[in-house]
Amino acid sequence: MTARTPSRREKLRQATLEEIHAAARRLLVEQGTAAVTINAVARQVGMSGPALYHYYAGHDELVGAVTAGFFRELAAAMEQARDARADAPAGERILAACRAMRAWAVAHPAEFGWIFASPISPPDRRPDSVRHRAAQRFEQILLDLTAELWRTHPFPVPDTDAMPASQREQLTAYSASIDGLLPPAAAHVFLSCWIRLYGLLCMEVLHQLDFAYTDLEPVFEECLRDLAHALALDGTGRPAG
Amino acid sequence: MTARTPSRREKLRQATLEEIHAAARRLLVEQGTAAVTINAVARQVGMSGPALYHYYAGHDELVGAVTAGFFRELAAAMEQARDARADAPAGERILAACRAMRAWAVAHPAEFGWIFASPISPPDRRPDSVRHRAAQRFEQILLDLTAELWRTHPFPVPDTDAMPASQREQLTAYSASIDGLLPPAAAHVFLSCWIRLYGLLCMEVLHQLDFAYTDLEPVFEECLRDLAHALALDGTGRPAG
DNA sequence: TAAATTTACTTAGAGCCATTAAGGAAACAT
DNA sequence: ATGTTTCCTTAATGGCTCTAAGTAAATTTA
Repeated sequence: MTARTPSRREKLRQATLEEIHAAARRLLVEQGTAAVTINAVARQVGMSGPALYHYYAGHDELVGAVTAGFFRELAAAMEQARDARADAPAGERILAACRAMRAWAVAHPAEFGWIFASPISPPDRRPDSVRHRAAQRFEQILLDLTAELWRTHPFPVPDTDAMPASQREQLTAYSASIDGLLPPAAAHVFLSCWIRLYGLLCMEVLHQLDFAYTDLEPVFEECLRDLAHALALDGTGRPAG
Repeated sequence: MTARTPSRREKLRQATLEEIHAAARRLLVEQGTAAVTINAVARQVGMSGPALYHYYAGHDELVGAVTAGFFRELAAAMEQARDARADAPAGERILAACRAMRAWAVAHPAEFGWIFASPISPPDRRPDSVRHRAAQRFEQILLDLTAELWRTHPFPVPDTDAMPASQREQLTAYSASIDGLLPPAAAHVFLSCWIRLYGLLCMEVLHQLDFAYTDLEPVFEECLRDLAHALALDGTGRPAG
């Protein structure tokens, strides 16, 4: 870390950055995605227009930074729920983190929707972008917990030999990309859980289920029960089909 | 139907509307969501700017109409797959329709993504909007097939008495809203399947799974196997937990 | 401490967009 | 043949992104 003296200038700059983020968020929450424009944000913080380019190279970068902030806040909420029961078994902390995830999403629907709905622009796909790194920390939380569970109370896994070769290869590559934290077969279970959990929240927040459900809390709890079963959190350790 | 004489004028208008849709779609596919502007579309069809307001009241309405077209095309693809095996059992037609759904999504990622990503603007939530009606026809396909399956080969359903009251009430309301096509307990099974299917496609198209999977076809087939099990398409008719 | 540089802004402006207004010319109905 | 409807035009307003050019203050350097 090179942060020796947070000089007066840097502190001011940091404060302005926070003000910018707060203004962008306020606009998002109060007036929707389209209202988060460079001009509108600048107006909110009391500077006019192009001044904002001294903080972000353009609209995309501003959006990416704000999104990264949301990811960090969401991750922090999940970490806090996880650490509140630091000595509980991994399975319990997984469920706590999942519930914290939905709680944050429900409490901050505009922000959570923004995370999805904002089409990930090409520059944000670079693995070193601010957005990408914040998203990864978020994704890592459940991955780490699942890996801990795998080490302490291994859950049943499917037979990768029965899978199509393409899938087996993808799982192997993914397992390698997470430094073998989970072997391919266990990674498959983790990804299945992730897809169901994240997919459900995605649909809830994007209002794709309004036609049937107004309150998805019981559906989410059902989903968690399925996950608990897949991860053998109920103690039964039968092998999976 | 009041369409007596499709007068010369009306035919021209219809042709222009199709040209507009094609231009909007081309812009979407080739340059992304943001490129579908009134001005750009008008330029593509050779008229300039405000002329397009004779066809659509504004940008939102144009977007809604184009989206409705996508829904119709998707629904048609699913209906075609369903009717290609008109005499097969309902379960088989369900799987065929689901595969057609993903096939269309994979073949037309920009269009399928547009269906989700475009935040449903308030006017489009009115149950009589063009978009809403097209979306409903799409959603109805699997609902109808599931209802047919329910009548001919009823699948196991959960006990609604074991659910939270809120969920039971929502399911009852939904069951009523579909004219009792499925009773609440069966509606629960249908919705669970819908959530898993649609959620998976949603995540795939929004690139939320790129970090692990590049080809989701095997994952989708896994999902279908789960659905087949939930709908007892494999013949086993055990009651559900 | 004085000069040079960096930083944080400003206004001006080009080029895009959505949308409204006003008007003209062709097609259609009577 | 006349009046109306339809389809399109240009003009104009005001918002947006972003670049350019310039100013004043803070900071660094000599």
